[in-house]
Amino acid sequence: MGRSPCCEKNGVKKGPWTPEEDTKLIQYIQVHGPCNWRTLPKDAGLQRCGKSCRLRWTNYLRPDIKRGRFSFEEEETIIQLHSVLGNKWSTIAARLPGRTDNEIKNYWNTRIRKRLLRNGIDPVTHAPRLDVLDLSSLINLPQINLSTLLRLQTLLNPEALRLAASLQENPELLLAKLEQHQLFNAQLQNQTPVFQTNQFENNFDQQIALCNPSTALPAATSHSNQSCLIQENMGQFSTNSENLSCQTFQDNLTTAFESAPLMETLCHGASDQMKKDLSEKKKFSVLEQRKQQQ
DNA sequence: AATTACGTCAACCGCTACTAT
DNA sequence: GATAGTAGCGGTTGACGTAAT
Repeated sequence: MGRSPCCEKNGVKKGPWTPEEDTKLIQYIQVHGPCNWRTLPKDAGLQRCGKSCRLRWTNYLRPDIKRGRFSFEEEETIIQLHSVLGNKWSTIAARLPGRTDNEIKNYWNTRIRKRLLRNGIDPVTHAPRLDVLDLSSLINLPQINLSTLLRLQTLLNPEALRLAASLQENPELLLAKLEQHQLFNAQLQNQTPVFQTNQFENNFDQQIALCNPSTALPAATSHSNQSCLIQENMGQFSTNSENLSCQTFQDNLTTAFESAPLMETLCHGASDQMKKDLSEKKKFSVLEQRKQQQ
């Protein structure tokens, strides 16, 4: 059934809105409220169709619209809700005060979706994309045995990969954490901290155990809401958790960081850029340290 | 400086769901 | 129940700005 579009009439303007048109629409709605979009354009003196007016109001002119970049928490909420609701943008928008469905949809399509794809995560199912996993290279590794392979099932956890993705998104944080870890170990052993590129690539089986999401990662991801604080404070963890001490959380997150090379192996799409970033950062860091020592 | 490629986002289009008659 | 009108949703487009070459 349906009916012909309301914009077929001649004389109806399309395209970007002018400030004058915005003013007319705002003034009309302030007096009469956003009702009867069909008659509104005529009553407000606008050469637009009602649909266009409604869209302009709901997506741009509404006074309660929040402008500017999406916060880390908002992004987390969008990803979580999308994993449950799919492309129900209006439902997702209802959970994010001040954000419109159009804005969230655009943000998803231009940023989040691409990032997930880049990190080997299917943006529809939120699961790892098997087509980008180079499983044959894993099977050929001498360190892989049956028990290791069985444990991969739990390793290929969307949450774990999502955490890896978010870590990759912030290489500065990753580097800072690695440096902190190095420094701490060096202080303990009273030796100069120097990065060893393959430090974390040894003892593969042990890393698998460390990386098991049923142990370390849930603890780390359960603190995802605090990640913005982590970003801001570079390792200064804020915690009011009743279950985990600050130190435990740091340990868990360190585990997650140290597991990154393993994630690299598993997330084919993510690995190259991550390796490059880390390699550059490490080189820079070592040079800086040497400068300071001199 | 000019051109091309890419990213962003406001706005449009087509469709469906809901409501009134 | 059938039909028509309306609001709203999600996919897509195209203009614009910026970065890369």
